[in-house]
Amino acid sequence: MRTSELGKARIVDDERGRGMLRIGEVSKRSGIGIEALRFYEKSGLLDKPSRTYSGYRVYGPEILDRLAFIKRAQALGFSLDEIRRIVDDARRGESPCDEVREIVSRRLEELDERMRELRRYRKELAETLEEWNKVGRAPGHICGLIESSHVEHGEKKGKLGGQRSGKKKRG
Amino acid sequence: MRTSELGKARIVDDERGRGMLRIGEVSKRSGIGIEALRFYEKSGLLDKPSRTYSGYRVYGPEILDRLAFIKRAQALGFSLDEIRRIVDDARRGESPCDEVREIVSRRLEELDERMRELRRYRKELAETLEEWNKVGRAPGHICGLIESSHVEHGEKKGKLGGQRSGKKKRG
DNA sequence: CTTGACTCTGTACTCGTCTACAGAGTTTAT
DNA sequence: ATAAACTCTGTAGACGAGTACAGAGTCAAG
Repeated sequence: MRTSELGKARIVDDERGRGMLRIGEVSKRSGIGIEALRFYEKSGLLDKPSRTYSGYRVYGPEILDRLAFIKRAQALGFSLDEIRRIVDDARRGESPCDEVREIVSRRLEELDERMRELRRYRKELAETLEEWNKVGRAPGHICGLIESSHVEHGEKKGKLGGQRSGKKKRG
Repeated sequence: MRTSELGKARIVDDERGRGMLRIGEVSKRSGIGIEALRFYEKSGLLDKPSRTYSGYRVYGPEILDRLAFIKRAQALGFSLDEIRRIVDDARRGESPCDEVREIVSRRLEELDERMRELRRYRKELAETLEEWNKVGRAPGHICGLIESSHVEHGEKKGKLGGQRSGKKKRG
């Protein structure tokens, strides 16, 4: 694999060296769309990859681990922003683990709080539904089902019903 | 309260009749921002209110119930779109309760699924954290904490960590 | 009559995570 | 040599639930 350093971007002559991949292949193997890969790069989640002379991105096989890392972290509830901070630390040679640990701890607390809310919320819903089955509809209202519920509705800081925004992954 | 019908919008001369409110007052009492009120109106959640001769919106006191209804429904996890459908039904004289009941049932199922996911997720996080405390960091990786976790990360259809997008309510 | 608070419309922007497209250049297979 | 498939950059759009602002008009108090 002959390479030549040129300022910042490594330019790779032979991309069939050892498992070198172009973006489409990376996309197929990782299950992450090409556009998303470029988006990750732009937002600093991925290092700028080497390029062929003609400008094509060329990735080493380790990109797949990195992407798996990202997906895993996402699945664990990290935002891309948090993941970026972690990756930045790693790039600077600092162990990001302290930061990760902090984030995870915070996430755990949030999670517990969220689950408490969800449980309350579920109880409300179920009770309301049941109650409605007994009572029937109250006239003069939009719907007794909702009006008769006793859910707290002043704060809304936790917004329970979110993320139903219907975003299907490709595939 | 003298009113005169003029096409569609009722024009109200005397807005100090019985508890008639202008938008700022409604905003203050309901805790919903003025812009949001206009946004609700535009999206069909609120009836077009009467206007003064000079074009100011004038609401009767029942608006507060309607807004409480909306907030309650939101707190129950209904999207504005769903709420609009419900309110539409009510406006057409149909009982929206069947629809509401359907939505609530569906929401309950989703909720159970989500809570299952959250529980799995919490378990992962907690175990991972603990494991990391024992093991220390693995060299050559970004962070063993995440890399050693076994969370499913192929599907992502449920996206567990969502809605932390930091949108504080005014107040 | 002026000042300040309120309201109007309409448009643009926010947040996060992408997706889609246009128009051009490159590589690969036939 | 040519066509298909791939890649590039850059910009725009999607989603949900609003917020922010500009520029104009209106209302109440001093």
